[in-house]
Amino acid sequence: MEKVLTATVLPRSRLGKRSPLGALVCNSSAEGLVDIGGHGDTDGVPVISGIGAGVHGVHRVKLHPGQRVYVHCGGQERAGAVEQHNHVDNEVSIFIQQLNQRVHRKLEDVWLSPSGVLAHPVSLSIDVPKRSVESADMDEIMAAMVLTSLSCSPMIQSPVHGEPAPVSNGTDSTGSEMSDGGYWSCDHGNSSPAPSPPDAEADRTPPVDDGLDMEMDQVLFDEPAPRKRKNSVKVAYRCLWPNCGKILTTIVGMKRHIRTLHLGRQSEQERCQREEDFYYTEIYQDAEQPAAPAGSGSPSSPSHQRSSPPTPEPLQPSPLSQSAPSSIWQVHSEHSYQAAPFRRRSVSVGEQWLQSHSAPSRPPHLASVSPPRSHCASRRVRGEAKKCRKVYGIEHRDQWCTACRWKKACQRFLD
DNA sequence: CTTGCCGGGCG
DNA sequence: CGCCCGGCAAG
Repeated sequence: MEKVLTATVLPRSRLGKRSPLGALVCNSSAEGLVDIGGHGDTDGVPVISGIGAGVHGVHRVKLHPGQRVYVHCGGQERAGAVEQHNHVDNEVSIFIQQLNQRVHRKLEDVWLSPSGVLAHPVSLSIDVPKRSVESADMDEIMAAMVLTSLSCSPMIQSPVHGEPAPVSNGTDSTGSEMSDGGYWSCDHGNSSPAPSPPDAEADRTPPVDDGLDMEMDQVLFDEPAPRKRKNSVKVAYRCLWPNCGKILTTIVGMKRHIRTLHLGRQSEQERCQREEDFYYTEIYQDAEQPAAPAGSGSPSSPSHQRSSPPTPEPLQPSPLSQSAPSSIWQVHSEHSYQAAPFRRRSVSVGEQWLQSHSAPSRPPHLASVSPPRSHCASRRVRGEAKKCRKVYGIEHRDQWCTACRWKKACQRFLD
């Protein structure tokens, strides 16, 4: 197997371990799913959040498009959904589902809760269970919050923060809370919302949907498939060192791999501890995927990775060696070692060593006829004495005794 | 987490 | 057989 080395081209800046994607998603969705804080209002009119808004008659409030309200229509009280609230003349356009028609009412004639004395039609009782509107609204808010947090990456759990910027591109303030339209789904799809939100929604809803769909699929179709990743997915770690791409199953192994193979020769003061962290990434393998089926000679399927490096520019295309096992791996979090493995390292030093060690690439070799021998109890007791590794440090590996270098029982510092 | 080293692969 | 390293287990 040929090892192509591109050791001279080395990336510079180190980025964080995780992709900023989540943060972006969160940012874009944090605004407007539900208007708890009353932000987004353009002229100081308080926004109804549903909390404590159960009184009849609505004054000096702002109604969300999609918000459920009650009006008298045809001699009866009807539940409807706000389509527009023009609070300049305080008129509210309301779509009444029952009548399939739209009505306009003065704000004063709009109720946030049913008056209660009238017998509700069946459909209404379905829509509005026997709870106070407050609690219903609270539930909705909670639901919205859940949605919000769902659409956010796990990274940030920040509360919906106020957004000083004027909302809604240009149109009147009515459009400002449009993003609610998606959420107040209890009311049919009402008239198309203002221009901006659909875009925003298109941006932020897919992740949510995907998540839900996935869960649904799992619930509905998967065999007793455990939902926990732990059960269905194997975790492994992939070395991000240029031309390495080694995949190991344990952090320990990976760290050591990086330390001994890649960081080992760096001058000691310059190498900061824990730097290994930046050179591997966590990946998952579907348990369903048969790992390297025996007999299939081809190490074909290139590791299947989902996320791309956070850095936009095309980082050196150096094909990470395909020493990866022939199973499907998915990168979970991304480090960008590309950033800077060699911040202060003089590039020329130790490169041959790097070369000679990169891309070990072992064939799968599955023969493994031998059963996993029960670990013979004769494992040597851990010695108390300091061993070469401790004494000389990784930096001076060349001073270790051979056994230590070979990871065998130390011969120099016997117990 | 770090460390020591067994088991096993490779040339 | 020399060399190397993944993974395990102890600490």
